Amino acid sequence: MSASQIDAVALDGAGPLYDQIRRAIRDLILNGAWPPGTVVPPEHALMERLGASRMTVHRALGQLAREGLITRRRRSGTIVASPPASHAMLDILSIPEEVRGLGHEYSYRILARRDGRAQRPVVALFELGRAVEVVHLTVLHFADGVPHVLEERVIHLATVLAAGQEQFAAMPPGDWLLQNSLWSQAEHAISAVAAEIDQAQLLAIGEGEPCLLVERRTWNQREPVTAVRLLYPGGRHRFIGRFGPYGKV
Amino acid sequence: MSASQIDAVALDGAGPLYDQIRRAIRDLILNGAWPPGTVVPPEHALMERLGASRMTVHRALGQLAREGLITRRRRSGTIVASPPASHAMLDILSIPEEVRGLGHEYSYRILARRDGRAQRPVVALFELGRAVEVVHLTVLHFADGVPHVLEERVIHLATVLAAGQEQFAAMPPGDWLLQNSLWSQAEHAISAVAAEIDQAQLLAIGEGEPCLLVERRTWNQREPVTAVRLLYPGGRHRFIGRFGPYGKV
DNA sequence: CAGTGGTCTAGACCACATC
DNA sequence: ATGTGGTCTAGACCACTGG
Repeated sequence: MSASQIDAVALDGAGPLYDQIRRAIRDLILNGAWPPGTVVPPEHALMERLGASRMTVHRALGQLAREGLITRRRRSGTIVASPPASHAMLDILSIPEEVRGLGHEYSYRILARRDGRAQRPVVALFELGRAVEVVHLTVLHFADGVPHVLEERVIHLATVLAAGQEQFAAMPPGDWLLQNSLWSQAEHAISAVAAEIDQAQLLAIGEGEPCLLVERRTWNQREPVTAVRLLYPGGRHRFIGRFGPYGKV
Repeated sequence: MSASQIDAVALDGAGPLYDQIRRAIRDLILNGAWPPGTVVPPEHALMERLGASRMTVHRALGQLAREGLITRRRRSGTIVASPPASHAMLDILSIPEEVRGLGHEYSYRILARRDGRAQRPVVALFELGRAVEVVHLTVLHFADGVPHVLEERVIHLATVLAAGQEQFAAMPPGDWLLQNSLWSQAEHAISAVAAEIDQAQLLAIGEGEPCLLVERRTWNQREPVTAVRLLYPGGRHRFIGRFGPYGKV
């Protein structure tokens, strides 16, 4: 906790005080100004800085903790949390974890890589804007040596500059992005499609067999980060989620 | 608000006071003791009844409001909310609404109904227990007269007694259940399958065409309520959800 | 106008984990 | 032992809205 860190907390005067505090700190985290592990000022320091009572500061921090942006422990204080690796319903964010969680050995192979301006089909597919600089990857993931899922990914270079130099030799691009980029929003779509001939060959299934197609696009503060299409051979895969009528359970 | 209603709020002495209050009221709602529309006692009444400060009562009620179980308005007070008709990701709870939302005219037809003890395949399929009394329905839903989704549903009679007398003439069973049963938990699974010959005929697609299979099972307080398999012709359907790394946005 | 919830304060006590 | 967060109280003022 440096002086500059607590000075960075600035209110905007809009809405309830506790919510101004919450948003101020949330923005510092999402902007990357307070990366994971950063020590958040203790409640009494924020009280002084902001002229708020402790209950009000506590309410703001408690909400951020419930949202998972920070973790709080007595005595040791509050730190910015690492974004959770997986989430709820469909967040197969890490394919290696998914495969190992199923009890299989994981491996992957980069089938193709093309850097440069996005081609027309990619632009349409991912709605990332016309002719922006991207890294375009095709990756095949294996479970016990058997094709598990076919990944086609576009990484927006302006947002994730380091991707241009990365070879993705140590880990597949999805995992690398988790460690080397920030995201604040994602959109998923799931559909069922028939495997096209080239996809079927790669996945070692028959042409036309049903596959689950998971498309995910992520942004950080309006800036596109990456878009990915994951093609899972049908039948072998299910996505499961549990809910209550009023929300997650 | 009758006296019996406020007397029904009982704490269990476990954990923080605000959480005891929250759980006490939540349970009354989920049990059906306080059905949707019930007037929840105002904060000052709960203060007196429970011997808690207003801030503590307010914290409990505020949390229930954020969870969507109650709605609160100044002056007019707090009432038990109606369970939301749709939810987050995959909750196509109402197929009529889904179809109309897409701009099509909705219709449906009950293809088959079989009441009585669950047959073996149904028992295995829905894991509802062996040889329990159920209503077993097959329903085809149409959008503009075109087959939209094929529904196979089992309703657990012990939990939803009225289903035995219901003809589902006014609305399909999913919508009827929303109005005539309570549920506290649901589980979804999504997968891609090839249409079998009889399914393909009903849906007016080719045999083997990819379909999105959505399976949902719901319970109320551990008791099974219903289980359903929805088969959507592939390609034509996508399920979309938006998230942030720390939760829904 | 009066009753309701929404917010905020000042202060207190406690639980917990590290020092 | 001390600093941190977790809870709770008593009281206050305000905003909204139905009678």
